[in-house]
Amino acid sequence: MASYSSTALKAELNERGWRMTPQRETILTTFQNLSEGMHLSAEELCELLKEKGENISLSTIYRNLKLMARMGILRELELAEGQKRYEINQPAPHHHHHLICVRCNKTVEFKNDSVLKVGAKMAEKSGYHLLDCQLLIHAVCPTCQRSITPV
Amino acid sequence: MASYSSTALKAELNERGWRMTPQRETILTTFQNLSEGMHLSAEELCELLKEKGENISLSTIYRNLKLMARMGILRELELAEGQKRYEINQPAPHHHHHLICVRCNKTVEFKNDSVLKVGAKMAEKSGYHLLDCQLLIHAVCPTCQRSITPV
DNA sequence: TCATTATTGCGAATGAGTCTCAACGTGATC
DNA sequence: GATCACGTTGAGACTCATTCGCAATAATGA
Repeated sequence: MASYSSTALKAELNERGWRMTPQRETILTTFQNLSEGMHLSAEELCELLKEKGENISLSTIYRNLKLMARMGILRELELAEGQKRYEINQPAPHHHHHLICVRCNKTVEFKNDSVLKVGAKMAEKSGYHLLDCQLLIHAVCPTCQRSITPV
Repeated sequence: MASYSSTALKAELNERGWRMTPQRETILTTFQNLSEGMHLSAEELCELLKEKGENISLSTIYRNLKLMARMGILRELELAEGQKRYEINQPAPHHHHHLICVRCNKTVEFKNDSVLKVGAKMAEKSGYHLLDCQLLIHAVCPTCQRSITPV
């Protein structure tokens, strides 16, 4: 857990002329304490925090999810149509990919270091600074293959 | 080109109780005639067809892009924030992945068969019917790394 | 402690994508 | 090849995730 401390976040923010805020710390630690493979949409995060008595406005949540994804702290996932979900971006042993049923959105997570290596090599080769690398597999799950309901 | 004929599309549609329409044929052949690595959003496709004198309503375009993606004929890509783009889904020698700058959206395409194999194997192992397999790399391009503009 | 200015929260605005429904056209049947 | 059932289209209204604008607030560096 906690592969990225709030102290490190503060340092990185300040380095770029930005500021650490209680809201940012709350968001970071919330994602760090999520169980592995768990991800949240902006709305869900807002609800979760409300339940814990820590209200953060939806605008602020949207702004910071985007910011932290662009810093490489969070991964932005599109597992279901119509809304983005976020999870903490973890290094090699915990890093994983997603296999998604396009009909029912059932998702299987899997790990594969060779894919991660391909991604890292490709980014380096092109002079890009790597933030996230995800193999996204769209498919039809066994249940949906059997169902009559088409597409 | 034309890895998927409109006759084959008609057959597959009819098999499921659906119908071939001139609009569907137009959309399919438009994507087939696009140069490699070119992709279109719904709006762009609508404009392109309008220029060619073939008007298809935006609703119909949205409906069919989604349908054809779920049939595995098109790939759905999210290369820039806020809108989906589509390209023809081609097999092994033409199949490719994307490296994207999260700041300026500059995109590099690359091929890697081993990644495709990992995807196919994972889908099979879980009993899923594979539709598309894309390695999505989010990164910061050399130009944006140098620019002052943050995140 | 103070000044600067990034950040927050609220509500309004945006816009990609979906829905509704009447008119139309495809494909199966005879 | 005429008919019928029903899937599809087009137009516009609508949805809702996300962004924007702005005044109030609060981190940071001096």
